[in-house]
Amino acid sequence: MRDFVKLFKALSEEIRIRILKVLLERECCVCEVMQALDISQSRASRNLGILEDAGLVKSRRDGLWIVYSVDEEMVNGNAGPLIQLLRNSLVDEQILLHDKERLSRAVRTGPRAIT
Amino acid sequence: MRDFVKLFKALSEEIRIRILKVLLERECCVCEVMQALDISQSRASRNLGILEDAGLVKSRRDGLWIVYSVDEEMVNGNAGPLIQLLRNSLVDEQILLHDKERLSRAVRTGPRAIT
DNA sequence: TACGCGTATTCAGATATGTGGATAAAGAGG
DNA sequence: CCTCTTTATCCACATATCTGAATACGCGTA
Repeated sequence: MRDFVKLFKALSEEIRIRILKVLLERECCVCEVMQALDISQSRASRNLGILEDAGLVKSRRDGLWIVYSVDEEMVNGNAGPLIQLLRNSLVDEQILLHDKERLSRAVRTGPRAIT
Repeated sequence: MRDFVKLFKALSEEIRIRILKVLLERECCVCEVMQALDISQSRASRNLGILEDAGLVKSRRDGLWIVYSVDEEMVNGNAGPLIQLLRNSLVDEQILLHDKERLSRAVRTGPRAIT
């Protein structure tokens, strides 16, 4: 029950749906999420953490970066139907297309280089 | 997008998951939800309204009562997978069993008769 | 070990959301 | 039309959540 609430709460903010949709395109480090959504480092990190805590996303270190990706192993759990739902939805949402476009130009360099 | 957020937000409170699970058992008027979950009239009505606004639930008048039920027609929409997920989950959750038990004794009489 | 880099967390303030109690609204039934 | 019942809404207050800016942290790397 607690997990359920946490799961739905994680998806109940637009910014996190945007992040998840970006991660469904490809795995990203925090600074790439910043660039794709054009948000602050603090905001990106915090909301990625919420998605991870809810079990929708996992992270691993890759050199200097921490890379986040949709936890496909969770497809068998409660998060499965939700991820499927998101994967098949909102294909023509303007903001998401914009995010995707910026994602294509995002580079794996830290926030210092960006700001 | 807005609808998505609204949908997830509707399910991001335990009280509303409990209400939805009760409605999956059978349709209820507000005062029956009050009895099943042992909550105030104000709280029951307000949260039922949130579920309805999110498109998970519909209502109709039946005599003195307003009867709420899971909107099965929504099964074809975004809410479909979510309703399915809830239907198949949390079967052994203690609170939900308790709710169900009280629901079985709930009667369609108003809040005046209860309090 | 010390430095540099990306990321996480803390902080204070703003906004949103939930609640019970009281009251308003809607409508059935006489 | 009047009354009574159920349900919706308003109110004030409490709590939760989000945010940017600053700072702490962890970890490669020299």
